Amino acid sequence: MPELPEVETVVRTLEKQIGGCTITHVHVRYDPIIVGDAREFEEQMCGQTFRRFERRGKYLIFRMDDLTLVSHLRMEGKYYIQPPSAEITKHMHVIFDLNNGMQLRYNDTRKFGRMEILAKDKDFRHYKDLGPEPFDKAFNPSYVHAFRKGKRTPLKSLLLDQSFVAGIGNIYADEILAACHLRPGRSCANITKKDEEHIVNETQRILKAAIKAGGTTIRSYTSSLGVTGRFQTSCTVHMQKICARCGGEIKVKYIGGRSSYYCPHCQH
DNA sequence: ACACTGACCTGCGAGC
DNA sequence: TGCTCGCAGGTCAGTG
Repeated sequence: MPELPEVETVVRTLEKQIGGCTITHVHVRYDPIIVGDAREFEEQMCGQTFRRFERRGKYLIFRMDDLTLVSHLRMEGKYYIQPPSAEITKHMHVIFDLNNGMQLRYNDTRKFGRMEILAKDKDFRHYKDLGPEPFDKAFNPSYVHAFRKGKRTPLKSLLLDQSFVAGIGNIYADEILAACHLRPGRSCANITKKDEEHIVNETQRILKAAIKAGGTTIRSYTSSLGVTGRFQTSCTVHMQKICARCGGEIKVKYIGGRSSYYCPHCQH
């Protein structure tokens, strides 16, 4: 499932592949993907050119001539660039015809993803109560301290809270906490100043490494597959059985409505 | 204000 | 073999 590093990779790949392309026709095949009226969406997107590509948290942002298109891939959303002759499968919900003869196709098995048209100059700094970007200087140890003040929520839930920091999902939350030697179920009320520093540093280090790896993986894809949000990461705890550090058994616990993987020996 | 739960979806694997 | 059931996950509305 795409988290910040995957979304970043998708944005950069699409920028290279369809930057400057103009949409000549749009067909929405499953209306609920579109926030607002799907027919109006088709009409408004027609004739628009992909000008700039941005990301905010897990949201993809396409700056067009007269509007901004925001897209969230949720769990399984993927963009493909294919010729019109390629088979349209049952999970391809939005088809954009491009002026270079190709089609941009939005594929989403679970139909969870969403697309929305917003104003051309929409400011995303305060979009949907999203917290700071992990690489922004606003995400620092004293911010972590101020945010967690008065809260007793588990650290896992804190990292998944998009208003705390934008872009972290279930996989990276587990990986960040493993790197910090902190258990996912531990209350955010009783961590130290050192822990706050670790959370910031490890979040940035792990996401940076993942973006680098994501880029590498995407480049190895054949062009016919287009762009996907999928990428193989070398997880130390998530979905693992044995801890890479101590060789002990990895435990799975349901925390904050998510399955959370951790090493009871290395994380306290 | 905070914390937790269920709904949205479909595919897949486990268990019977 | 074929069925049912639970799980996976990001976000948001709803509830306590």
